Amino acid sequence: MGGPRFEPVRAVRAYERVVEQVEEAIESGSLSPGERLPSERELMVQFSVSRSTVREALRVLQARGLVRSRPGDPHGAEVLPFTPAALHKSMTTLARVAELSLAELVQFRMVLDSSASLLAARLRTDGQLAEMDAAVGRMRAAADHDAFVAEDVAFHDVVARASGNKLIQICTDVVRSIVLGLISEKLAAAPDKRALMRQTIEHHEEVLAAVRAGDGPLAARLTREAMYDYYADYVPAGERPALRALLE
Amino acid sequence: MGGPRFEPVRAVRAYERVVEQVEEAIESGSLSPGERLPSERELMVQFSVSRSTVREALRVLQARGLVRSRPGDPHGAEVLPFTPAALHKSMTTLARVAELSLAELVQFRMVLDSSASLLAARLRTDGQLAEMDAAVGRMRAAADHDAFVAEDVAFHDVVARASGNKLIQICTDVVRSIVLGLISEKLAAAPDKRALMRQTIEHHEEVLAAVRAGDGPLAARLTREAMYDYYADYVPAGERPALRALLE
DNA sequence: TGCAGCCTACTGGTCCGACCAGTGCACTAG
DNA sequence: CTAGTGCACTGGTCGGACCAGTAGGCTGCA
Repeated sequence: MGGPRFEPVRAVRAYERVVEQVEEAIESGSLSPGERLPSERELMVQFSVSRSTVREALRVLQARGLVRSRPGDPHGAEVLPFTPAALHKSMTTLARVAELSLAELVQFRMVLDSSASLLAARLRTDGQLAEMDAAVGRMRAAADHDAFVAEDVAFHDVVARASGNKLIQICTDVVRSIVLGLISEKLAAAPDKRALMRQTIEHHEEVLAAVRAGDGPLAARLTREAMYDYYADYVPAGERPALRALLE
Repeated sequence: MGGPRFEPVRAVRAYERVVEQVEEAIESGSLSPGERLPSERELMVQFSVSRSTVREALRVLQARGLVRSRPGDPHGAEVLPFTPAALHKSMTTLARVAELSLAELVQFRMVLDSSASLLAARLRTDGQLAEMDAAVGRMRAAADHDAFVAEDVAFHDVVARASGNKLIQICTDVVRSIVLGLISEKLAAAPDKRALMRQTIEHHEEVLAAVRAGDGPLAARLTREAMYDYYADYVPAGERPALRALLE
């Protein structure tokens, strides 16, 4: 405990310093979404580096979802409004490289979505309640299965929004799309879609009623159960107990 | 429904195709962690592109946490074992750009960590239980506050691991470090650290007892309460009700 | 005067060739 | 057999060049 703790002097590469500066400008708000970066040739003057270096920095910024460049655009790279695209990308990579199982993903959804329902039951506005109602209505009227799924997603999205927690909203969105991507082909081949759709609507109506009544714990429990019923068939039998552990 | 749906022909850039191929090789497992990519000069031959293009592709892959290159390394870029570093980076960016509040982050932790406790109570092994016990023991023996926090983290990490869900484990880890980063300076200036530490140890012992007894719901509730007690002071008073909404 | 169409200046994407500091390995000298 | 040295090669950076594409100003026609 004690002496001067020296930081290791990491050899910081030129393009990294460019990335840091631009990133800082964006995150601090001095560069807002929609605004433009100077052109690459202008940037290489401002940073006193070569164009290769500028371009490598821009590639990194682009990979992080902060910036987009179009060929021929005379205004330079565009600062993007925040999107969870980068988060989505790294979580998708995660799912493949870390070998996340469908069970783990579904379990994660059960946790997040049920918490969203819990919070939504307490914090939702009347407008959001109407939106949920409308989504369920559109689910009932959906012409085909794709439209049905789209409205299903819309419902969950309103609930997540009503939770008042942007992180929950973003993560449910990201994980949901990964899960749907994993089982979309199996889902398309499901034997009796009408029955599944009818049951799903019923579940959503129950959740909606609980949210309307302000009963958070009930809404959370119903959400977990609905999700289990919907996805359990696609999860290997050996991993289902882990899911049921969330059902009490 | 309807006629042939043509995909828009996006002008795919050369470096993107390089990224895709390498990414595919890594995610499919034909390129394992620890293995090396060919040198940049070799890659430009294999892909029939210039070195600039190869380098831009490598920058993207590096930003995604899939590879790392060191100057002078005669073996080429190294394929990295999975780390949540990329996820961490994009979530940190998220926290700044999407203006996530401390309240939202803490709320997210309350949700995830309490679910981890819930699952751990049912799924933990005896070895993991012993690890938790050891961590609490080391918390009690911690010489200074830094060591204390480190053991606190270790405890939560074992619990997350015991949940059996890698995604929960990774996300708790990422969000925890973001939260700690946000309040570390305030925490260091806390008036009475000994009292806080004593209370924290007490909370952890209660959670541990519930996990040991296999009482998931209790462990989950205690985890939420402990986290609220620990962080509420740093959250603006106006946002605390949203946190208390999780306490029933 | 108003608008359609062309022109130009500039953009990003890609390529090439060059230099440098650093690394690991093989070879050499002791 | 080991310690030390050189070399071949690496990634990082630079500069210059060409191309296809875009936007906006300009021209010329109606």
